[in-house]
Amino acid sequence: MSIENEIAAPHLKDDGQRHRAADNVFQHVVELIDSGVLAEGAPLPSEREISETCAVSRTVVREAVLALSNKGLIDARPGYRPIVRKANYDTAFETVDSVVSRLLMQPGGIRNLFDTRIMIEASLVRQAAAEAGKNDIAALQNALNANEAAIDDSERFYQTDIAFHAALFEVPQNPLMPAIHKAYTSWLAPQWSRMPRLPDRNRSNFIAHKEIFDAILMRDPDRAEQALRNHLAAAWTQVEQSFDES
Amino acid sequence: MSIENEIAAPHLKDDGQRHRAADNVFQHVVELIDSGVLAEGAPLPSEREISETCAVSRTVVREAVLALSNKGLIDARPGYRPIVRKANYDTAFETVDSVVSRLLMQPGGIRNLFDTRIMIEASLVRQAAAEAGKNDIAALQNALNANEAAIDDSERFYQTDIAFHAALFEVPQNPLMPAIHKAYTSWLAPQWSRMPRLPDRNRSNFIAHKEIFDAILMRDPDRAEQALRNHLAAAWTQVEQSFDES
DNA sequence: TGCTTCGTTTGGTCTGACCAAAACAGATTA
DNA sequence: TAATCTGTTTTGGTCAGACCAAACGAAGCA
Repeated sequence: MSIENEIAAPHLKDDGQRHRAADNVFQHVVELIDSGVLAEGAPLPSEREISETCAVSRTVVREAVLALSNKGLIDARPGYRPIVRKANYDTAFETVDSVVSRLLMQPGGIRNLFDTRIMIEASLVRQAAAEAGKNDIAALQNALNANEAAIDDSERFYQTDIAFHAALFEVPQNPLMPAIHKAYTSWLAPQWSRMPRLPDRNRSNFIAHKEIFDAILMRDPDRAEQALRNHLAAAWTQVEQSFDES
Repeated sequence: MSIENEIAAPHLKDDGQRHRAADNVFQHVVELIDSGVLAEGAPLPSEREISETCAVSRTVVREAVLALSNKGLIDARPGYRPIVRKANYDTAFETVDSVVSRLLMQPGGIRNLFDTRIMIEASLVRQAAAEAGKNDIAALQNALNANEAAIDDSERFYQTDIAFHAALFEVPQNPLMPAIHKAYTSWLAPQWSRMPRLPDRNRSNFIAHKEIFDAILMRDPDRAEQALRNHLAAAWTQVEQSFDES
């Protein structure tokens, strides 16, 4: 109870940067995670314990834990012990969720997001048309079949629709892409859900999917891109209509 | 001092969801911002004041403020009054910064991110080639000129290089795109900065820029995309080399 | 073995206090 | 009058100790 007190010594204003004590605790926990002392899924030490080992008050520990939670490094459901969370690409998008939803509120926000999606997915289908392997084709075929089988069940159609696009995002075998797709669907879902589900719309959407797939099969990037753009443009029109109605 | 106490009443376990008191304060401040009571750039009420109006302790207010800060809704430099921050697309990317940097550490992380950039920018130059307006062309031409003029000044070349790509991201007139570009450059900058700056590399990079620009000028999407891909692939090779050396 | 029970741990909140830095207002000076 | 210095007040950052309710865990019971 003599050595470790240096840490708590509050008299020195650290060189250039402002360091709140919470930042140190934050860093400390991060290092625990990086060094493997705290494995993925493991619960953090209790707040009281951390406050002891870091020689700070529990207030500070709470701040650090909250920051950890907000940054998606740990999973802190209220009432439960915080759990160390593996840093994957999905969590990155989840942490921006609240900001994004605010951005989508402002005029044109949804359109802007949707446009980037068109952009990415256009590039995606081009690439798929150029270099999709057998497995990719098979996955797309399966997704397409499931989509066709669900034409009369709007709820299932919605799911298989998403799954078809998801299959596209799998083609580059880049773990970022599925995360991006997930983010798009979750952010744009509120707009989709207000659309009426009509079987003939399902049919036309399925046809659009099929055109994309066929173009990929024929290794025709231009046609694939065009089909994709038509498809998404049509989807946007439907969303806009449901906006006008409300 | 009688009515508002209902809020503080801690006896009822709210229906389904867990609500920490901090969430209420969080929400309260968010509404203050949305309703315009707190304009952009305005300082928040003091913690003590908020704790009074919300009938909670300062502890809770601090937690809420910290959460606001972590989500990028306010700008809370330590020691200063928190400032309401306009929700723009840049802040969205900034809030993921710490998570992303951790993701980039893991094997292949940088490559995966870089690949998505190639994807987006490929789509970008295609679009530019297809529908860039006079202003876009002029902006690109200016950026290209500045780039050429800086060939012998590696530091300035680096800046104009970024500026050229930035001009590309401006073409769609989608406010998300410049933010995306900014995020890419800031995340990939650490890799770039370790590269040796050689004038002949500058020259070849400039030539690559010129090829992209010329293809756009000739409204040739395929050539533009190919030039862009070659350019970025070469850039990646350079990065890889500097990796091997270290 | 499976389930209930009851003390313990732990997160969430509150109170009240202290310090140093920032903001402010007033006096002083150029 | 404008700029500067100075002292007071406000405010954020931190601490200590306390209470509650829910989660946890182990002992006890069926």
